[in-house]
Amino acid sequence: MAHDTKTALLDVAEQAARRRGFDGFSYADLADEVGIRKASIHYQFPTKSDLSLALILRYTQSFFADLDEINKTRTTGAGRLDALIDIYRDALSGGETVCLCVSFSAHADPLPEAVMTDIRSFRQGVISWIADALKLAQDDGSLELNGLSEGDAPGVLALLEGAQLAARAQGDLGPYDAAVTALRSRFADT
Amino acid sequence: MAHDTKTALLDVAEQAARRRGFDGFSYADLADEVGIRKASIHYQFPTKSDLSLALILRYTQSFFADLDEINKTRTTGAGRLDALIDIYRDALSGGETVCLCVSFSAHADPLPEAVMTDIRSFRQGVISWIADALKLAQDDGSLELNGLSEGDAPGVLALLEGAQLAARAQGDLGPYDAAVTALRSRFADT
DNA sequence: GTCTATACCCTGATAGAC
DNA sequence: GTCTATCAGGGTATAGAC
Repeated sequence: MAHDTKTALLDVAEQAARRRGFDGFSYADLADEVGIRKASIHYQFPTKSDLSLALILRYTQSFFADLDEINKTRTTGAGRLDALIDIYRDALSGGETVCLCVSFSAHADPLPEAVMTDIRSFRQGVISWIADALKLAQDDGSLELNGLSEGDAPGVLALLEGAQLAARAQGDLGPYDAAVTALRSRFADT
Repeated sequence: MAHDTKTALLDVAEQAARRRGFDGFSYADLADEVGIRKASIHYQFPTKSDLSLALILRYTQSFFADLDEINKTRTTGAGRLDALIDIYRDALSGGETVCLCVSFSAHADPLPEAVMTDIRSFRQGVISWIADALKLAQDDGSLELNGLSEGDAPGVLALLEGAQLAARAQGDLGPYDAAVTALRSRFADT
């Protein structure tokens, strides 16, 4: 079953990349975990460069599907931001991984240029989504006075990704919660 | 001249680690750049693990020396924070590197536990320094009303490190400046 | 301190049988 | 699609001459 193998490979590769970085795992590692021979991986992903592209593509689609889901279930700006904070928190796996965007951004050099192009548009999409949520929050009054405005969207994303780094260094969720607590305290209604 | 060789090795190793990650460069790379044979590097740093420890040690000393220098030359809380934002900005090398703490935090897994212990105390020290600056800013009125308080120190560090990730992904300083502009605009006096 | 030479393992990748 | 077998290259590290 080719499709299942491919999915399984993407699953373990994504976990490995988020834990140890993209050049922190090998085809041999994937082979061990998935239970096939490493030569067989080249059938699904001829080069590791192909694998990196498949990873960021799937990650982008999945992530923005999650954002769409938030927009359907949360109606206030603060509520949407609160859900986003939870997504970045869940991506930590208790402090053992960061999200794929953080992993790829930190060590961009070994990655194909096409991957970095995808990363940049991923980032722009997230910032736009945050900006929309901030604007909504301004209108619906779900942010405390002296609240944030649309222009703060890049800062919000930086806060979430930086909070991931702190938690990853510590190995637990404490530093993440400490870094985002000030932001969360501004939510009048979630 | 052993000392000069050692310093040169630390210099190029630090740059490489900040650009490509700690397992993104080899002794062969260092040998090429410094102009000695790779076997000679093992005289200075028997294992790569030793090298990682030397890197974080030197980085910590140098960084906190810089913070001390800021405390001598900048008298307001906002002025000190502004100088810190500049330090993290300079560490980007125009978007081609991140600071060593970000690099090591993002992919903590392959690093010796001793290095991660150092990283954690490094982080705690920076957060304490930021908390002091925030407290001073409260007292000297150099932060706009509805300003930040001591408890926001972890969030400030997360913002600066996350802003580095954004700039690194983009390859230029634009995203860094965009992420910190809201913080900087709160400074009444720098 | 730095060199040459080398050991040994792991890496991504390919060829060809089944 | 997955296998066995194999390759060339690069990784950390060591031994011993100078």
